[in-house]
Amino acid sequence: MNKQQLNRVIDKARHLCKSSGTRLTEKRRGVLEALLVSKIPLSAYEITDVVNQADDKSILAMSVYRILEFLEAENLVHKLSSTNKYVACSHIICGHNHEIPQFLICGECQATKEIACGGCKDEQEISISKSVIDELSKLVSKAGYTLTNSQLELRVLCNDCSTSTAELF
Amino acid sequence: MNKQQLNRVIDKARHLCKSSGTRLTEKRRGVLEALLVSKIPLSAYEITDVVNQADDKSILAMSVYRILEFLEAENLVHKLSSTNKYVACSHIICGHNHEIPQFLICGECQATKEIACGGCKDEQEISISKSVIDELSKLVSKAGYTLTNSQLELRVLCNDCSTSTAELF
DNA sequence: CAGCAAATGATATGTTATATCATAATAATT
DNA sequence: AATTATTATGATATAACATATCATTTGCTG
Repeated sequence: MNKQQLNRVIDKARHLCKSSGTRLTEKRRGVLEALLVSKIPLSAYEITDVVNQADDKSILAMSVYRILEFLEAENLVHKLSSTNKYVACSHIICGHNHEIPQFLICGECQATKEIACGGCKDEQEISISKSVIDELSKLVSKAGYTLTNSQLELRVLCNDCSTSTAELF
Repeated sequence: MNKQQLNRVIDKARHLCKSSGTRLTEKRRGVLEALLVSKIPLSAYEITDVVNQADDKSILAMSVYRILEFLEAENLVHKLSSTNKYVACSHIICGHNHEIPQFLICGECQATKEIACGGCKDEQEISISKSVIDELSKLVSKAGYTLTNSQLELRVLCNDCSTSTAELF
């Protein structure tokens, strides 16, 4: 993500906060930016380090946790519960809703692709996402349960890692 | 699970260990038993407490971690990465394979139902499990990735909790 | 029973996360 | 603009989850 794209996303995030009666403070912007820039999910303490190096200012891990909580509530950040790491939402600009975010996490390089439901212009993403949820919902119902809020975190091999693995043969 | 069933499962576990050239020691049995008896997933430290109370002997949390690692390797226990808790495998007796275990975790009471792939006599379980994996695999492929080892942990409302919630209306 | 391998004890430390009270920054009200 | 209230962050402590390492004990094997 280049500087210009970054600024567009940050601006959008700022507006979303305003709309919900909150503020994207400098510290919050710093945490969000660290995640937007990172190619892989980061732990709260990793974010702390990144922000402290980047800004030449200091932030406490405690504050990072609070800020992550805030950003999650604003749907600007998601937590990956399988790894205890955090990612910036990939759909801040396109205005996805965030009912059931889904993640494809590369087991090799940790690169993580988010697929969210609804609202996005990327038709393929929508169709994948919707059918996954529909299918799972159906199957869970058949087992006699009600699917509530299932964020999916699927362990995959990404294209890059799949290619480099193949090269070994 | 009653005492008799418990003993059958423990015996089976002991044999499985023997088959793989390992031993189900007393400490290991204690940890497995704690999980088999518990209605909900337990953390390593919770297991430590349970074992220490039940056996009137002492076990260290460190040992519990080591034992959990062992029991996982033997497919007698699974870790829920979304909650950092552990459950006994539900399919020790029936000899399921354990390629992609899947869990339905009640968000209310934490009761957790395991659905594993293949080998089980419960036809409904098989069909749910297989179709879930097939569907997910297909969809992930369509997105250009390769599904590797995706243990699914789905947040659901179980029958009991669903009923008691309904009673509020 | 001697020697080896496997299991567990004991201790230290690393990592992830929450609780709480103090202070600073911002917004709202007069 | 000054006062007050609200929100955000600082600072510190502590809890919860997890791994590393070396010592000791237990059980197997010749």
